[in-house]
Amino acid sequence: MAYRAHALARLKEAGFRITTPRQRVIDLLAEVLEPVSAYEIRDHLEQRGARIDIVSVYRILECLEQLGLVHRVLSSGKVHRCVIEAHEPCSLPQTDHCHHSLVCRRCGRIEELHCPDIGTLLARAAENVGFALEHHQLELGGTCRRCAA
Amino acid sequence: MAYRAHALARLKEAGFRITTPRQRVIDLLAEVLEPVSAYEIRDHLEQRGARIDIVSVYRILECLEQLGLVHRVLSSGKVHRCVIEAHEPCSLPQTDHCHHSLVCRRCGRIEELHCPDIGTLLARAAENVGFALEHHQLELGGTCRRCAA
DNA sequence: CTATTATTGCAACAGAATTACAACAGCATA
DNA sequence: TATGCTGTTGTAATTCTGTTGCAATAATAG
Repeated sequence: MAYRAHALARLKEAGFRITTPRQRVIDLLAEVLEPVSAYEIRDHLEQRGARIDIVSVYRILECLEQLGLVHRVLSSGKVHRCVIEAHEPCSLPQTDHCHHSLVCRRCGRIEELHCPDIGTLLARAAENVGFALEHHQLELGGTCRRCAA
Repeated sequence: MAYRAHALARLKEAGFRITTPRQRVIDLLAEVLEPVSAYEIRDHLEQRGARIDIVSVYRILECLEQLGLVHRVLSSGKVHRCVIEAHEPCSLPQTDHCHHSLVCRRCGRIEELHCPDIGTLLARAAENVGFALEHHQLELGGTCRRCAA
């Protein structure tokens, strides 16, 4: 769990204060690892007895995002929910930050597509235009095997 | 504009009724071609003197989505807006349905990445798991050339 | 330990999307 | 062409997400 230390250091060097709510959000993100919405973060924390206002969650996430400690993940299907993913230090494998969702437009089911080649292809394409790629999200729409039958 | 006829036929064969609001939405989508939100659809139609309730727009879009006549596009950056894209008959070029956005996490700017290889790579990967790919959306996060300097 | 000020929490608000229900209109039938 | 069934629409109200203004609080420097 180097994430906590990394995040706190980033905060400090950027002139932000190390507050209790911020530490709680950081710890939760580092523990959960999967994308969570602002409201899910608040609920998780309150279940543990740590009250936090939803407004603070939004502001903390915004701050963490600016510092590159967190990034927004597009929620598949239901579009109007904002989800977040912890952004580990660059030493960690890149694949952790990538999501490839297969969304069937008929039954609505979502599966994950495993395709490591995509990462390298995208990294190269992005590099060509001077873009330093850190993560990517991919949503594939179509018809799944079951519904096609 | 084969889309209108195609859409109406799909509706009919699925047992849906051909109503005035549905035709208006279909015509608008076929004309605009780019992703539009439910509220934008309503506003566009009302500007032309055709009053339609926002609730109906949502229901019509849901219906069209089920039939594969429309699909949702993830809005980059601001996540809580729902956008739609017309789904042309399969004869049209696949590239129309694909979006590759480069989102800089520092300055927030969004550019389009042109990379035709991705489509074929994805189609093959999806095919391997029995998924018939119809469209895809890709969001690339990282640091753009300007902010990296 | 104290003072400064960033940060939090509260309250109110704005916008997106959904639900319940009565009125309406498409379509099959006569 | 008229008529009745029922799928659809529109209205109103509600839920959920996200934002803004402001007073109270707490983190950090000195």
